[in-house]
Parts: sequence; structure tokens; C-alpha cells
Amino acid sequence: MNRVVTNIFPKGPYDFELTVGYHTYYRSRYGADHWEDDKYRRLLEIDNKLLLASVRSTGTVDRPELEMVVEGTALSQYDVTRAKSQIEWILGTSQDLKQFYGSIVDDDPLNNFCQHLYGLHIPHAQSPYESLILAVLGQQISNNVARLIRTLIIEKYGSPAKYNGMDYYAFPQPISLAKASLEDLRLLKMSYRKAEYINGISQVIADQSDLLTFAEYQDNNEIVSKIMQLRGVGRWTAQWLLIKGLGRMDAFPVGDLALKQMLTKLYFDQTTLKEEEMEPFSKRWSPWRSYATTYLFAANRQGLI
DNA sequence: TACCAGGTAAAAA
DNA sequence: TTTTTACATGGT
Repeated sequence: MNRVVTNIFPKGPYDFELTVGYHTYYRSRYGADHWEDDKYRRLLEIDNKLLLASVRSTGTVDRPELEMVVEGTALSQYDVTRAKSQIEWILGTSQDLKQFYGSIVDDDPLNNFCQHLYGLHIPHAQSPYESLILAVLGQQISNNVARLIRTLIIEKYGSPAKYNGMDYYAFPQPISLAKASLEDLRLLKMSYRKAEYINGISQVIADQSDLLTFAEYQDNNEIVSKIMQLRGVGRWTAQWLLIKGLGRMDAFPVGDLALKQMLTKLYFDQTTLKEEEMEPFSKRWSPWRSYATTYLFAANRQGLI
């Protein structure tokens, strides 16, 4: 077992606490992500090797600097490099907020949230597959139920490791959930249909690992129509995959109930916004709709809405 | 006790 | 083609 310390320099402004807090729903543990003692921790599975990354802030919002400690067995320089790039991706450190902030200065509720949430970057799932599974698990049900089910599936099918007496789990590999029986998945409190979705998607991804890999030039609509061919993936799930799994800047989860309620309250004077009105309305934030969405949800989680 | 919750596919109209 | 409905479960 060895241990390597390295530094990460996010693109400022970068608020580490806000970004990790949003990512973990301000809980000490959410799914495979941990947020305790001012440290973000995550067990990563890299080439079948498990390593724990612990990250803390050593800088400020405008001069951000993070310190990452990687622990594992027989760590190579390559492992550390991979872990670092995965953590940078999860924590959204390379995003540049300037253009988004500049684009919404006259948009009042949102601009106000941006002042409160200055330096919040969009955190990502570790992989497109992870974001897809988490999104499907979250369909239709309340956040409390979603969190419960997400944790159950990670603890049952993710690779475990113990560090300093604490149990950590990597996010399950596609093959693990592809091999799971529907009956076993049902034990994790999901509906039979949801178990079918999870199992089916995992089988497809286990078989074609590059299915969720897209080139830079590919259009969001092209990606959406491709992933919606997966059973269990509708447009809501596809849009969240664009935001949380692929790092696209201009996605918008039309049909999201919480989002609809927030827009109704903030922009339509309590007159319920119709679903078909969401997409046209969202265009005011293009090409930064993923940020607008994230800042609205972040404001919501902080009780600002 | 009902009814809702950060949807979706399949059935029915 | 468009509109309902079943789905599981914890919270209120």
C-alpha cells in the first residue's frame, strides 16, 4: 500500500465546497461519493485496481488549488495520472464560468443565484455509464427513494475496499449489473421494469463499451436520438446524461418536474408552466443551458428557491 | 388513507 | 397520432 500526493489547479473561480456539496447533496455520503472532514473522497476502479482519492482545498475561490492524495496497492505513475484526470472530470475543474456569468447578468433570479453560488462548477459522474444508471434509478421517484436505491446498488454490485476502517465502494462495472438477475435487482427496492432497464442497459454497455463515447463534433440531438434507443432512456434521462455524463454545456432536461416547478415559481408568477413551453423558454440560456439548470438545482438544494 | 415524487414504455383511445 | 396507465416505495 502506498500513497501519492499531487496538486490540482482548477480554473477560477472555483468553489470546492459548493461544487462538492452540490455533487453529494450536502451529505457525508451520496452513492459512491464521500464528503467528510472537508474532504471529497471517491474509490476509483482503474484497470481492475482499486484506489482511494481524497481531495481537499488548499486555495481560495479566486486562486483555487486542491490537494489530492491517492492511496492504493503498488501505485504506478500511470495510476496516479489516471486518478487525477478522473477526479478533475468529476469535480469539473477545467470549466470556465466567465462566459456563462456574462450571459445572464440581466436575467434576474438566475443572476442573483450566480452571485450566491459564485464559483460553482458542474460536477460529473465518473463515467457516462454511471450517469446513465443513476439517472434511470432516479426516474419518477422522490430523491429520498432514489438515494436509497442508488446506495443499495452500489454497495451490492460495486467493488469494495476498506481504508482506515471505512468501507468504500467503486461504482459497479457494467458487467456486474449485466450479470445480475432481475429478481436480485428487485430486492434493491426498484420496480421490475426499472430492474429490466438497468440490466438491459448494462448488458448493452458491457458488450459495446464505446457506445456512450461521442466525438466532440457530434451534435447533442444526434447523441440524444442514439441513446434514446436504449430501453429505459427517454429524453429526460438523455438530457441529464448530456449534463452529468458527457459534460455538454447546452443540455436541458425538459419534463423534469422539479425544474418545471422552479421555472413556474421564478418566471411565470405561479402559473403552471406547460411541458411543451419548457424547451422554448430555455433558449434564453443557450448555449449555457447546462449551467442554468445546475445553478437552479443548486439554488433549490440550498433553499434559495 | 391517499397522493405525490427530479419518467418511461406500452396500452388504449 | 395522441392520451392514459402501471410501475415500487418512502415521505407527508
